[in-house]
Amino acid sequence: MRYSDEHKDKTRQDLVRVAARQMRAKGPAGVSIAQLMASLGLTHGGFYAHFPSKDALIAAAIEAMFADVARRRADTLGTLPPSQALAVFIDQYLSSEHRDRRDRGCPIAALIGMADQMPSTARTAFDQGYERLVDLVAGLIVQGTAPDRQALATSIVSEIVGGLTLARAISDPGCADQVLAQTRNSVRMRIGIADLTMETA
Amino acid sequence: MRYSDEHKDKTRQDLVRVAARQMRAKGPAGVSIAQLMASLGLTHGGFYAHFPSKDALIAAAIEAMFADVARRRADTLGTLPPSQALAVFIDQYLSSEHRDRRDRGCPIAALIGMADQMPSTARTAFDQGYERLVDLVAGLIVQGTAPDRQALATSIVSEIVGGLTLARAISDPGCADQVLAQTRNSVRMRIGIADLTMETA
DNA sequence: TCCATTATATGATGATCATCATATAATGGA
DNA sequence: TCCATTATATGATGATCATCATATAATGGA
Repeated sequence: MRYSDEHKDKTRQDLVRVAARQMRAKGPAGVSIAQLMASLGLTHGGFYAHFPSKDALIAAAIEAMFADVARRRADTLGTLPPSQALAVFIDQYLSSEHRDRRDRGCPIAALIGMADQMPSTARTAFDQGYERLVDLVAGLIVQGTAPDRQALATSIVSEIVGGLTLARAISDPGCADQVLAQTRNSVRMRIGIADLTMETA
Repeated sequence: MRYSDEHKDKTRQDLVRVAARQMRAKGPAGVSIAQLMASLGLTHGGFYAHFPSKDALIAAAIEAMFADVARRRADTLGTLPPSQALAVFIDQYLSSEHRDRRDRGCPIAALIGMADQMPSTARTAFDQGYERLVDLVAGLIVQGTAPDRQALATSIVSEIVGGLTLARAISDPGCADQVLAQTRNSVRMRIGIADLTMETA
């Protein structure tokens, strides 16, 4: 059956939006076309009126994930002064909410380990998203020279991505919370916003 | 056809060994029974004489991965004094060789992001492997109190796992090398073995 | 009012997968 | 020497998957 003119556009957008969530939760390979269509109340065959292939959907969904988090970060951090924005960002990134909502969170953390199996358009989006994340952090660091800030930002991104993904992988929630808390603490100290100092190096 | 008595044991060991490699490279879901058997020159049906299910193989393979890296680490680091062992370990973990040989490297880095889809026996092995990695690093840190060392080790494990997996995910090899180098540098400084100081916090 | 267009549905195809029943043939104890 | 045991092979089953050809029926311009 045919629907109104705007309907197809909306369907396509829904497809990308829902795929972006499911792919963060289960990886691109874990999302099947038939299940995705069914989760929108549609049947499998109609998919190919919207995308030439699953790879095209994967690419669109991954671009959408990065656009989505960029928008949400701008909303949350846009008006804050740098050092406060950085503190808020770190705390949100390493929160148990972020750990528990992989489907809505950072695409880099969600897709890490599956990047090599992604179509090349999607990999480009991933690369750019990584650069932007490092630049975001570097731009919020107030001390040091520009190369210092870039180096520290690279290292901090490694640490927060590692900490978050480890906290998701560990099966004991208490242990996972500890990893988040200790990583948060460590990063806070490293960017100079800690209230107590535990580091010994 | 039937083979000699020791043959079955050897086949089972080969199965676990090859599966451990393939699962690190492509994830447990990326390894098919038929392809695995074929890579040993066998056919698919014989698999169930060795394991009751694919999940049982996954569990055995993941335990084998951790045993394997523990053995190799003991070989490499066993005789070195702590601070030197730590330096060697960090450099190896964040080397381009480790990045390029996901199939032989750290199971935590290889499986992160897929842990939630693993059978529970395998998750237990993963949890233990993580604890042992943190303990290894903590045990090689020479300065500070015990809780300090544990906290620093947790943070450093987050950073090296994040740095390695990011370096694998990034498609540009030059950029990936930079991530490794900067993460290496940062960790070296944090454990007090840097030759030059760049950190600003 | 009518019909060409088209958004979605139906159903099929060929591939791949885990799993299982059964066949085969070599071993090694009697 | 012979036969029960058994390591592996063959082939089938039912599920799932991406993809495509074709059908259906509602829209919206003429």
